[in-house]
Amino acid sequence: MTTRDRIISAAKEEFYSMGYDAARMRSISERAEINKGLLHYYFKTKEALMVEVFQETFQDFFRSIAAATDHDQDVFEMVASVVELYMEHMIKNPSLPYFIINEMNRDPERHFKRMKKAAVQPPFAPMMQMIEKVKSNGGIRKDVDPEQFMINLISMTLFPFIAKNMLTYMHGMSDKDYNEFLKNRTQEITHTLIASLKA
Amino acid sequence: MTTRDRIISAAKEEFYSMGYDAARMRSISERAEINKGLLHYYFKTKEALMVEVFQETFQDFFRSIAAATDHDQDVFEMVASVVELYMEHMIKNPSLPYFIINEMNRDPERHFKRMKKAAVQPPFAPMMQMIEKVKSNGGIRKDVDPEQFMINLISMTLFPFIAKNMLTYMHGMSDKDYNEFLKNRTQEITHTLIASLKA
DNA sequence: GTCTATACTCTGATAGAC
DNA sequence: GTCTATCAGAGTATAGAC
Repeated sequence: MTTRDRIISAAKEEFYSMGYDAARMRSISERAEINKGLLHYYFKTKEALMVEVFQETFQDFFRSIAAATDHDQDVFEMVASVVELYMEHMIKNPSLPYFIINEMNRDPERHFKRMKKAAVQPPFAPMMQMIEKVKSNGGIRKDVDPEQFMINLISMTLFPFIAKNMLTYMHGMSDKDYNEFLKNRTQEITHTLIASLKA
Repeated sequence: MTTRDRIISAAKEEFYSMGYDAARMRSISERAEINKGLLHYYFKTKEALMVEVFQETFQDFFRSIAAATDHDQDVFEMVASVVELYMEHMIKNPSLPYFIINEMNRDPERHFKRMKKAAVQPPFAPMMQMIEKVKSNGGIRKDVDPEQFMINLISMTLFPFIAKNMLTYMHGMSDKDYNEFLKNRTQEITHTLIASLKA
């Protein structure tokens, strides 16, 4: 593992858990077990380091999600596999949604430009195209809006991770309760989405 | 309007739009049209000011939402009025969900304690009790989980406001598109939730 | 209560030796 | 490439006059 790799890895830990503003270059250098001087040698500014971390994170996310729609399946199976893969990825990386949304809110312009340049595209198109196709076939409700549907999907999937603290407080959940809740979540979301397609 | 009121009001603007870490005491004092010294005379620390702002915000939110469940209606009507009131409140205060979640993530312990002390309770109970009741009456699916249902509701309602920047990028929306999307959102969420209760 | 001036601390970034 | 030492700026908080 090169020094640069160790820095990126340390920066991910720090940025994911603290957010950009609360993250400290000092803390990142300690995590990477180097000194601040060397950190600035590799990345001239904190912002430059974040840009790198953000881009890597986002690309990994999109890549790992893409597999959900790359094989033959009907619309209901596709919904199930997209939700399942999203949930799996989030359970493995629970701080991801909050991190991404935070960054997008902090500096939308910068990240938009970078992502466009790298042609980073969200893997939503296959799901939405499938909805359109089946709609015209009469397989689902005639007035389904693919965009609203897609946003329902990601809302229900990501929100419990973004708002973990709020949810556990409001519903008086223990950590065990929360994990149990997550375990049932895939099934719940899939069911809700499919019901909304049918009637 | 007293000086204290002007400070609170200015602090809300600043904290809502910037978040705690990026908010500046200097900027708050300018918004309130006083100087920094006086600001610290009223609120000894930035943290103390935030505690006050957070508590007021949360209580206003809960109070304004409570009206959705305080009159006679069947379960489907109740779902519709809860979603409608939530959406109205969010459209009026679009930065609210992001602000609350940010704070909850920044310092859960502190806010939990404060809210418990003030007996701030989320207005979820009536909705969830209604679900339980109708479930035993056979009016809806037997295996609906009220907690999952409630979280579906707030996920779909709050997420578009938390993730506005992400959504507009991913779906290539203009501001006009986004507003159009929001206008249809109440109907969409209500439909989805009711479909999930029935089948 | 309100203001001006200032102390103190933290942090990102740089300079320069090895 | 890696380290030590240091700067410059920003930001919260305080002291003290009015």
